[in-house]
Amino acid sequence: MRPKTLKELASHLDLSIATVSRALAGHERIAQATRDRVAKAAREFGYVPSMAGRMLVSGRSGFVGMTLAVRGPKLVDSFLGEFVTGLGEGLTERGNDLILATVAQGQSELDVLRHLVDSGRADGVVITRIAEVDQRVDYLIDRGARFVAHGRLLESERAYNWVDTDGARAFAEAFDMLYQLGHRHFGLLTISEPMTFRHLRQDGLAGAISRCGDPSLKLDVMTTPRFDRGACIQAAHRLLNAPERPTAIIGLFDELALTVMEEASRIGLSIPRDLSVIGFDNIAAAAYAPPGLTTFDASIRECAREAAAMLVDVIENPGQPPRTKLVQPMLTARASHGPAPRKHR
Amino acid sequence: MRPKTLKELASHLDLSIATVSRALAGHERIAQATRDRVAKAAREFGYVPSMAGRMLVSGRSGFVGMTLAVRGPKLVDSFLGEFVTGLGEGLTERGNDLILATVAQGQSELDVLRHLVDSGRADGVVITRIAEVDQRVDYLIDRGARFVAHGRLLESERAYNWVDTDGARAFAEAFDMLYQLGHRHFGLLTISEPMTFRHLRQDGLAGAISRCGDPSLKLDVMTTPRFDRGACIQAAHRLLNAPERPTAIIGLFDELALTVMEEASRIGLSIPRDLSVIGFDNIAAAAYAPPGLTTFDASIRECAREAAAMLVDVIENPGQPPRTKLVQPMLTARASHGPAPRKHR
DNA sequence: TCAATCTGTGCAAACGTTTTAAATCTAATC
DNA sequence: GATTAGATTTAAAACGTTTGCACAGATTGA
Repeated sequence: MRPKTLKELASHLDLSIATVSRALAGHERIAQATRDRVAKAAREFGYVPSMAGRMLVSGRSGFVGMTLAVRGPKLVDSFLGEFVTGLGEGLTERGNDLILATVAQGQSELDVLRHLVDSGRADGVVITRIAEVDQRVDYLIDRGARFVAHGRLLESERAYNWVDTDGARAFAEAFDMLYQLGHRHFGLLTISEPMTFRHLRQDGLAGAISRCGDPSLKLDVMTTPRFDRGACIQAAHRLLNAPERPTAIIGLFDELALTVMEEASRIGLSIPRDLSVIGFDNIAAAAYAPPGLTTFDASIRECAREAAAMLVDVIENPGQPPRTKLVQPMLTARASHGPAPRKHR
Repeated sequence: MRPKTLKELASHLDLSIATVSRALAGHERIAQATRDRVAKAAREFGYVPSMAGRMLVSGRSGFVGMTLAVRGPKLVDSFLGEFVTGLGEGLTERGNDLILATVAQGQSELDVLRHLVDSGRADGVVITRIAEVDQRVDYLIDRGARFVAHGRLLESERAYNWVDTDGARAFAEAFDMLYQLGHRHFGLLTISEPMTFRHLRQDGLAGAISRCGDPSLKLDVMTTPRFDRGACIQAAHRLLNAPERPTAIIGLFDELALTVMEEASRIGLSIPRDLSVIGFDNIAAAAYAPPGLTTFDASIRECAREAAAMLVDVIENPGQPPRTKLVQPMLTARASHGPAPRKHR
């Protein structure tokens, strides 16, 4: 019979539970010989400490939680996969694991978060897709829960831990690159949902334009509901059919940029000869859609890894001032951008 | 002060712990009035039972586990996201949650599975990407662990629970469709790794061909290492540059089919005029790559939902005969297939 | 009036671990 | 040979929950 509990292991070794526990923990005060003997037996019998017992006394579960809101019939990118992979990488290095708690239809995400934390299943949580004003943040702060946000609030007097991608910088970089290529008339296809990253990226672009100071610069901004494919196409269409068409269009993220590319080729424009297009995220389809979308890699996995590291730090060292981290996206140049068309130079 | 534990809640209500516990569980023997009073207080104070305490006494954690092996620098599709979403959907309906345990570099997946189960963190596990011969299955059976496999072994005298996509049927269907369109010379781009789905799909195709009985039928099979992009391209190239070229090529999965499409257009073939291509999986890029890849939707999310339901069933009703479930993939017709070129008819 | 039944509640054990405080053993010192 | 200091080990409590069993009070039947 294989000892499955500490008690069984102890009686098999003719030691007390306490000694075995301490020996396994590598406690100094236990004789080296005993430690070795215990370690050997534990290995031999494949003893694995019960999570429940340990959890009960330590008050920690070793888990980090994240909610999973089921959306849409089918995921269009690998964001979720990349994110959990990154979290997993960051967590496992520090001996933690990840809980994915699905928010059922008609259930509130806040409730799920609360249960996760209050039941002790998770020592902390990661929240993603932060909106401009996000009740989850206030809620978690009020609750005194340990958490890290992937993304930022638009503005908040309260401090919290966050990791984010530097979209403002990326969009400024996109502008600089396109400006160098002779572009002067820009288009931005953005969304109407109140997500913070929308502001940050647009501000990054606008800031770069105004810093540049060239009076001939022009920026057309078109807005569309995020999940309405028809509206997206229409918005792209309008951007492309303006009396004076931009020579370079930036999509708030790749899906929008890809829509622009599709619409552009539908009306007979050649990319990048007639139009430059740049996206953000570097989803898989960006490489497949001709002629290959130039975009910024959002480094989702790295963000998640950072978030995991930060959260474990928050859990283990509470009471520190909030931590923040800006991850730099990387330009992934493909073939959808090029010099501005001649007549526009 | 908010009662956080049963004891506190009980003393606040002037009841015993036992009564409160039973009242919350909706036990018959507790007076209705008491039950209501307790429920109200619990709701009011936001009491959430501690997972650890419950787990310790019930022996169940309410978690289902899955390992996450970090592979490649970047995910190319949404498989992982779809799969965990499906699992989440299936689990949350039955009051369970998901643990994602990352397999760290140099760590064995078996070890992670063992810890997951033996520590009591997970009541059961789901394993994916089953190889022809997969040590995880034997291991879990020997261990007496409750598990469900997404995918099958090539052959096994031992029974276990599995959910799988019916790739054989899909490939047979692809053949039938292409045969109707006049195609007689087929190509299959497949992988060299010993994964069971490779056999099942290829057998499905070969079976349909032999059932058809047309002696003019021909099938070229080309094999390539799965993760070697260069080799994939080369294999596609060879398939396309054979002395007599197939008029229809089926990719074992979309990435391979997309590679075929890229290579085909590189050497000046027009799809579907000169060549029909069909894939499997329906990854996002399949819709973006011109002219749009005809493929089978692998219904990953549905598989995962089934797997979750099955696993919970296995956990709650042990000792039943093993369950199996074949999910039907759905043809997603786009523009990459069409009538066979004239000269071949 | 007393026993028997029923209804509602409480006591206490059990789950497996960690940890505080105390006990035992060993060796060394006087 | 007694005392002490140091080195190991152990007993017992605590964590929060569920649940078998027992108990008190009320109701019923004889």
